[in-house]
Amino acid sequence: MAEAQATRRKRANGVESRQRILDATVEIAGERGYEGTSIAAVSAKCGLPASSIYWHFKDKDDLIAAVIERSFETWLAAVGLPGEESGTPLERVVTMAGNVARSLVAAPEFLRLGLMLALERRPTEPQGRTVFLQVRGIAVQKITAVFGELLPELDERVVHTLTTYAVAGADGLFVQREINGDAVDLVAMFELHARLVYEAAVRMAAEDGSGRGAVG
Amino acid sequence: MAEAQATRRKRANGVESRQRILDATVEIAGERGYEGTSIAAVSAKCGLPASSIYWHFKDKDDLIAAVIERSFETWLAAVGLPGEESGTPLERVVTMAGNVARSLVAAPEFLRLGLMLALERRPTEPQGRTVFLQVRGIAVQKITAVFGELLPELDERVVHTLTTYAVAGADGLFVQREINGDAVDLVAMFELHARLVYEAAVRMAAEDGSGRGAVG
DNA sequence: CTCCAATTGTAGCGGTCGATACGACAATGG
DNA sequence: CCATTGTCGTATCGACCGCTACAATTGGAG
Repeated sequence: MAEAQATRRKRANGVESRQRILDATVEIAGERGYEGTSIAAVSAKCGLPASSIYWHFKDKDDLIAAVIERSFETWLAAVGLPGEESGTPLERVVTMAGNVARSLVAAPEFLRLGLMLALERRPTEPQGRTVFLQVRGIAVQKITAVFGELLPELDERVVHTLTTYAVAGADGLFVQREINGDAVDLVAMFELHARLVYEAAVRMAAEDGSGRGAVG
Repeated sequence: MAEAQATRRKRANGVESRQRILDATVEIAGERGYEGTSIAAVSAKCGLPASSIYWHFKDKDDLIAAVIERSFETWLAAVGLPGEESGTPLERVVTMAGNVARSLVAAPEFLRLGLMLALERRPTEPQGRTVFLQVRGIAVQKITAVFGELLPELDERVVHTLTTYAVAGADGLFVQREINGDAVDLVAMFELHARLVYEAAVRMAAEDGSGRGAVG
């Protein structure tokens, strides 16, 4: 067991090849989008022939979907476990937002490629788009859970609105950074966003039951 | 003037053909992105041969750029002139946000295609991406001007932060609607966004000079 | 009617696309 | 040592890509 994996040196090391292919694909797909990702370009970048790519993946669609899946896991690892943040609820929310921002700076491929796929509207939807929307849905549910936990008196509909707004802010700020580069301090903007959303949620919770759900 | 335009009935009406080509292109490009927009597909959709497309436009890049430009003008027309909204500054800001939201629902092609191009990072940047970022810069400057006009005591750096945040919210909410469809009430979300940003701006203006720029 | 310019139609160029067939070869189990 | 299995290299396939050449057709100007 000590040398079970090390014996495969030169060839037939499919695991590493699979990673090399995914590495090359995530780079090219993040640059050029779905259609712009050609098998030949991936092959040139990872140094493996096209036949190897088609041995590891069923077709191009499957390759892109696998890229989305792996980049999501990479991003999840970068976010880290929520941990037991200390302090006031506001401080904890701000800390969580900062962590998400840092993870998006460290591993932006997932959201960049995912948003590119999400904005497309093909007649036959690529599998990668479906995968992205699924894992994105998981993240949305987690945010919803945070709202329900921190402010249990909030109406379900209000929680949905707040979640939509929180996710939209994250997406939009990420896009801003992709466009303007390092000029955008993503961590600071995420923390600001968290503060504004949290304060709005607190006000909505206080107003709840008085007949109106609007803020202001 | 009764038959000035009607004389050109069957052929050689290049103006309408150009519009037909642009109509077909904006539809396909909004579905499939830059690389996915093939001349053959545009030709099939608009009913004109490829040679006509290349008579009206230099190449594919020029065609996409022209689409961006025209869809921007269409969107600007949908937004309408700012007009002299009445009421409090908050009410005016909320009204403006609602108008922008309605225009994005009526003419989403501009922002959808623009964001798709903006997220791409090709070695050689498409002309359409440059055009989008330019006209987007115009819109950003207008928002900056609104902040400076409504709250002149705000620091320039704070205005920049608020503008970034406001635009990010708009982008993100638009993306949410593109993903979730009519389940997202874009007008309501934009109005909520406007309220939160405006209130944050007012608080920042009040805190300005007291040493800290943070909110909360 | 003749001529010109604008526009469309037909045909095809070289190149790249996604995908496959098939053999070479390394490692493993027997 | 041999057969099997997993993986890579070579060589292609037909389809489609962006793009162009060039003739045909049209409407308007003279």
